[in-house]
This record gives sequence, C-alpha cells and structure tokens, in this order.
Amino acid sequence: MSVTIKDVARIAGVSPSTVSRVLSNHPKISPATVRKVREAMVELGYHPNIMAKSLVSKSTQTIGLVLPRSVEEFLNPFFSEVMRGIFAFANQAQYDVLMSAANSRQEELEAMNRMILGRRVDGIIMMAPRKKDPVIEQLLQHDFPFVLLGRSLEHEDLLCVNNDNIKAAFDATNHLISLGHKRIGFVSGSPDMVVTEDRLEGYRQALVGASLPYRKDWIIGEEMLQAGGFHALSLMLTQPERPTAFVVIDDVIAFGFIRQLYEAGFKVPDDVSIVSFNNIMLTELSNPPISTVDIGIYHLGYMTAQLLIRKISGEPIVQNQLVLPHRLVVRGSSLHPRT
Amino acid sequence: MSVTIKDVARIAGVSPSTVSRVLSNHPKISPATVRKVREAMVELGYHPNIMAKSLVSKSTQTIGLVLPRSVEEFLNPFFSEVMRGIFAFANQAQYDVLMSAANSRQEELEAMNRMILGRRVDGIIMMAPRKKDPVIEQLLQHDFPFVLLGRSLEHEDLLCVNNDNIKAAFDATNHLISLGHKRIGFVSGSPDMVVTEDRLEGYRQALVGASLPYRKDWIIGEEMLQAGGFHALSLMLTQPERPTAFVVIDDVIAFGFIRQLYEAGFKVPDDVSIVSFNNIMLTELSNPPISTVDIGIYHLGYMTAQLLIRKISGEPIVQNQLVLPHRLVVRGSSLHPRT
DNA sequence: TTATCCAAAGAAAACGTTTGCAAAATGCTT
DNA sequence: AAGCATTTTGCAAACGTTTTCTTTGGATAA
Repeated sequence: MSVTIKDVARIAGVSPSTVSRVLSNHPKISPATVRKVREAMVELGYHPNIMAKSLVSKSTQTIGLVLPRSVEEFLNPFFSEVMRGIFAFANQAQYDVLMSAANSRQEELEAMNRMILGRRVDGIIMMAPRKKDPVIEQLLQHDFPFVLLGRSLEHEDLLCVNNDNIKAAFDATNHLISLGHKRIGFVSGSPDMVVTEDRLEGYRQALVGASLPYRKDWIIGEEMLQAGGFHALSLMLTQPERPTAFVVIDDVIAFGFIRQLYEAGFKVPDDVSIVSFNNIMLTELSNPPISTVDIGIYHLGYMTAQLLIRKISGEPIVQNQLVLPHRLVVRGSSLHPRT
Repeated sequence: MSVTIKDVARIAGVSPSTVSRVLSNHPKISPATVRKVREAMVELGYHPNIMAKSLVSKSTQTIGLVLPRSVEEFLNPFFSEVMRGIFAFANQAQYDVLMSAANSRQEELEAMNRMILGRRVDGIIMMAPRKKDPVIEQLLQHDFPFVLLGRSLEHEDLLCVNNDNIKAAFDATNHLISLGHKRIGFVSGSPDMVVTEDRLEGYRQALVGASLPYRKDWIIGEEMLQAGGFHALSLMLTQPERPTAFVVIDDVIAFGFIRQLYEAGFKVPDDVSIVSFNNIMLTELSNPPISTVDIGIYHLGYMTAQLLIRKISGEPIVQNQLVLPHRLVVRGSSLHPRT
C-alpha cells in the first residue's frame, strides 16, 4: 500500500536499519550510502509513519492544548492570539498541536486522559488555570510534563509563563488616577480564575496607594453584565457618587460594558473612562479605541510553547516561572473626568 | 513502565487478544470474561496506547485542520467560532483535532504532508479555499478524505459545506437598497479567495437587479484600507457622488472600515451605512452595533466535521455539497440615507 | 603476511495493539 | 456417552519503526 522504510531499503540496496539511521542523521554512515538512500526516498516519495515511530521512540512530537471550557473564553480573541504564538514556536520546533474540546469538567478530564495516558502527546499546555484546578492535580499525579499559561495559586513551583497581573492592574488603575479620577470601579470576570483575583488585587493596591476609596459595590460582577443586571447598573450610575472610570478585566468584557453604558445613556470617554487588559486587535478599531494593557499575548503563547518543548526535550531550564512585561496602551476610552 | 494490554490480560487471567476484544466490544465474548477484564482494567488504571492501536488499525481517530495562512485570517473570530463547531462534533464522535501551523505556502504543504503521509490523521478539514488552491490539488492527488469549508471553483463535486454567499450578498445589498440607498459601494477582502468573488457577485446582481450603478471605483480593495490608502478613501468620500452605503466583506474588516470612516469625519450610520457578513459576537457589542448577515458559523464548523467523519467512517453520504442558510441581522449600522 | 582495530552496515528484537485462524470449551443431539 | 455444532478463547503474525548487538570488510601496524 504505502511506501515504508523497507521499500526504501530495497531500492537503495541497504538494510532498513541503515535507512532509519539516515533518517535520524546518524553520524557513522558513509556519504555514499546517505546519498543512495536519500535518492531512493525521493524516488518513492517516502514519508515516515509517525505512529510507528512514536510507538518505539515514545515521543510523539506533539503537544496537547487543553481548551478553555466556556464558550466565552474560547471565543475570546485572546485565545486565538495565544494559539498563534504557540503554533509559531511549535511549528518551528517541528511539533504539532493536538487539541481536544470538552463541554464539562468530566469531559475535560477524559479528553486529557486520552491525551496523556494514550500517549498521544509529549506534554501539555494548560490555559487559564482556576483557583482550585483538578486538571493541574491530575497532571501532577501522572507526573506529566506541562506548562501553565498563567499561574497556580496552590503550587508556586510549577513551570509557567505569566504576566505580573497585579502590577498590570496597578498600572492601569494608576493611569486613571493620574488622569484625575477619584472614584474608580472595577468590572470583574469569572471569580474562580486566578487572573481575576490578581487584577482585582492590583486595582485595590493602586486605590489604597492613592488613598482613594475601594468599594465593594463598585465591583461589577458577571451577573450585572447580563441582560438581567442592566437595571442594577443604571441605578449605580445615576448615584451622585458614581464612579467616573472603570478598570475592566478584559477587552471583550470592555466591549460589552461600553455598549451597556451607551444604552444606559453614558458615553465613553465623556461620561465614563475605561481601561482594560490584553490589547486584542479589535480594541484599536473600536469606537472609541480602547485604552488597554498590552500583555504581549502572542509572545506569551510563544514562550509557553518554548518552555514546554524545552522541558520535553530535557534541556536545562534556567527559570521555571517566566514573567513577561506588559505595557499600557492609552487610546480614546480614557480621559480626565468632566469637571 | 506503563500498563499494557498484557498486564490486564495477566491480572484478568485471559489472553491479550481477549482484552483487545473486550476493548472493542466484540460481540462473541462471555459476560463473565468481560466483567473480569473490565475489573482488571480499572484496577490497573489501563488506558490503550493510541499509537500502537492506530499502527495496526490504520485509523487515528483524529482529524486534521489546515490553518489559514495569514495572521489576519487566523485572528478573525470567525475562525474561533468555526473551530468551536468542529470541536463540538469531533468531541462527540470521540475524535481529536490535530492542527499544524504554517507561515508560508511551502510550510503549509509540508505540514499537510506530515499529517497525510505520516498517517497522523484520518481526514482533513480545509478552510477558506482559494481560487486556485495547491492544497486541494495535493489532497486530491493523494486521494485523501477531506472536506472543504467553503467551495472550490475548480472542482464542483468535492465534499463541502458552505453558504450561498452570492445570495447572502444579494440580500445584504438589497437591505441597503430597500432603505433607499442608491449609491452603494463594496469593501473587498483578499481577491484570491472564493468567498470574496461570490459576495462581490451577489452585490453586483442586486445592483443590476435594481438598476443601480455598479462602479469599479466604488469597490474598495485591501490596499485602500491600509494606512497608505487613507488619502484615496477620503478623496472618494468627498466626491459629490460618493456612496452612501457599503457592503463589507467581513465583520472584522467592517470594524476597521468604520474606524477609518470615523477618522475621515464620517459617522456610521448617519453619513454612511454599513452591512457586513458573519455576525461574530463582537458585532453586537460594537458602537454602533453592526448589521450583518449571520451565516451560522458554529453550525458551519459542526456540519463540516460531521461530513468529514461520515466520510471517514464510510457511512453513506446523502449530499456531497451542503449549503447552509443565512439570515440578515439588522442592527444600528444601517439606516436610510440622509435626505 | 597476519593480527588488530575501527568504521559501516545488517539482523533481530522490541514497542502495544489488532485480527485471522485454530483450539478449546460448552451445549445439544442422539 | 459419544459425536457434533457452536460459542468462546488463545496463538501468532502483522503494523512500521528504532536500537542493541553482531558481523563485515578495509585500513593500519607489527
């Protein structure tokens, strides 16, 4: 049926072992033989069977990507951009990426077990870790190579690539403060994600540092952004003591929030200033363009893949926890408060 | 090292073949044996080695996804949504998805060859086909199962899942016409993609049908949307005979275009109406919300995966070319022209 | 010339499954 | 109780590689 190493061996007049050695650039093989074998490979259009190869070598040249569970997360362009970075490095290192989706926690663990225990991948990249994450426990239990994109609260010493989200939120909040805002709210995301906690903490630190009020009722949760929460939001904004600016956990949430503000009769940046995080492509094209903290998403993905592949191939790892820099990008959505 | 079928056999007191048969739900095996084997599997925490399995069975339970080449395409949320649909079906059918990125045409073909000839996948989903697409030729040449998401101009009979993009553009244009617009432009995308051609054609048909002018100089190409094309765009819009509305090839392009209009001093929808395609999530949150043709992206991905997996498993295929319905979603970006 | 060494190539086992065929066990007739 | 049909199970080959161990053969040194 399909051309194997044996066919190549036959045509080149050598043994299968020799062909295999040519394939893996074995040093002790004569140039003449290499040429013969190479020619035969081209002539027959040979391509190695990766299944057979990894059966014996126990390496699949593949990394696994555990997909975010929720639709919102998955559809966030953040995710695409991170993937782009991951693919860029993986491709360059001749690795492929295996993905497997899940609709529930249960399915998620199953999919991961298929990957790990079925030996389909050499390592795993895990995105957006939760505060208590069973996936991490599973991975640790199997002693399987993996890298976190983000950080774990429970295990400080895992391989991970992350931003300093506390500092990022600190900077974002200070940007609003330096514009003259005194009453600054926070729009939150999924409460069980580590990144949510970190950014909230940075926001808090900045407020405390500037002796400004940190008020629980100015922290807008997910429920308030749904259709049902619209009333509560309007109510809050019509108080005389309403916030004049918000730090928003994420660009996509910012899009939705700006829209809601607009429908409640508040203009950005005239009535309310906004600064968010991630700097996805569309923030620049939005109306108004959104001020946001660029966390280098692509680079984040790239470095994560790099770290994982280093780990897999047993290269020495200089630094287990990588913290990449961020950069505030000021655009039209943040302005000094109206006097 | 890791637990194999032999270990299970030993513990259960049967032969490896029997274990294998239990694994694949072979009919002729006694309930008692099945129970014994199942227990042993649980006890040892057995998971089949997929590499070994697919080496002999020649099926990988994996489908390949050929990624779009350009950054813009990859980052388009359209892509995420389509992936979500693909994953949904694949997951349900117990298939995994292997992706492999490429930076150039050359790399793209290489990556695909690794997938096909390395027998890593059972079939391939190919997105966004070009007018003349070497990838399709390659796939055909190897007689490898694949499904197009979109359609091929050169091969009418391939398996594919698509919208009626001509009709979709026809509807979008007619929407603007019915609002009273007489001068309608078109904002195009990559000229070598089939979808671009189809939507342009639908736009043309609607104009001709309504006896409105179809003018080449009102068709805005990619180059005009870049920074350098800004001047040309402004120039065109300050003509007395300027278009009062545009059909835009794609939501993301629409975002950028609206931004450019805004910077040139034109408001949407007051000065210019916009209708685009895809209905990605953010169009609803945009300011103004964008009128767009919903083509059911998720469903598109879902059906594509379904068709491919049907093909792979040799199930009868009732219809080789699936055309899914679309639906115009009118939002704030399209309004009657100012009088 | 012969013994020694080293580079280069080959033989064969192994990786963890599936599966066709043969053997064993079971149940049914007589 | 033996013979036969049928169900259930086991044996062994195969899938396409890699890799350890051996063998081959030519070059070098004595």
